[in-house]
Amino acid sequence: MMELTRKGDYAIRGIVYLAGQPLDRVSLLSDIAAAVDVPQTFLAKIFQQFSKSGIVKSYRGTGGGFILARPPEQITLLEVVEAVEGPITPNRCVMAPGECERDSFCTVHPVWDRVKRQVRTMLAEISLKDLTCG
Amino acid sequence: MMELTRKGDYAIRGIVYLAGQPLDRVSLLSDIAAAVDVPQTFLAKIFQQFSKSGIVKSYRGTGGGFILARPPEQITLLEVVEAVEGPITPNRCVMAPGECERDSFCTVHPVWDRVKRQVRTMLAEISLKDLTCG
DNA sequence: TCCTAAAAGGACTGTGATGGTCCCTTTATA
DNA sequence: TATAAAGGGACCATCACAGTCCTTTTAGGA
Repeated sequence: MMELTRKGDYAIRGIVYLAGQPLDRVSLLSDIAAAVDVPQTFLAKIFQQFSKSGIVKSYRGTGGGFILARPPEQITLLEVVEAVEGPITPNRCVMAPGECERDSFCTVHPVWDRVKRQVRTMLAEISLKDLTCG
Repeated sequence: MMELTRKGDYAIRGIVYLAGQPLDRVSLLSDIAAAVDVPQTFLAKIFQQFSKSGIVKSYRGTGGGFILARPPEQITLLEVVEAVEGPITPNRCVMAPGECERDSFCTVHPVWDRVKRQVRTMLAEISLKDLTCG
């Protein structure tokens, strides 16, 4: 259980690469894809999600490409993961109150809630700066 | 990400129900399935896995059924979840050393390792006794 | 203004995991 | 020996995942 999908894996690779570039340098998708060894068309979808989430800024046309929307120390691993994988929810119960009819008498509920918060906290403590070698 | 499958959910329901029964009482699969509202044929598979993992003991034939293999305070939620879902591995990297070719230079690696250990610890701290109302 | 470079976005597809069902076998009891 | 139960194998439908492909939009440059 709890496995990151390939998409999430690719997403992290791509964004970490971008964070490792000079911050004012606009990177081509094709360059990123080649550098981190991910199919370009697939990575395109991922970066579209980043763009919508406000993690990267994109520029179209000649000389276009991607750039981090904020400095690396202000982007957390949690943000990156949730941008492409959706919210972290160990169990459907945890999602929204009332979503689970067993809600009121489900003793396992609070356990998943703790797990969820702990994991989110751990991921939120890591920034892209921590993940680049420089 | 990190979502428990339906199988894991059912597994927990079933085993918690069993832990809530008198400990010397052999429960029929059909009773358990009805009580926790899970298709009996599916729950059968789950309890077979429990049986192999040594979480429950099974008896065949007339008067047969299932019973916890150990007292509820000695069975952890971690055991139950891993019995049916397999090991908790947030990222393929974390599995075995060398499994990931990016291993040596993957800065994200240690993060997933921490997440994995934290989650396992939290689940290992909860026993079936904690999950039954009595 | 046209051509070209790039991202945006929609539609489509193969594959594998999930969530089951069905049926036969084995084991035990009465 | 009939019956009650779990064990186990085979099968199947659906859906998410992991991509591909093609068209559209946006922007620069000649």
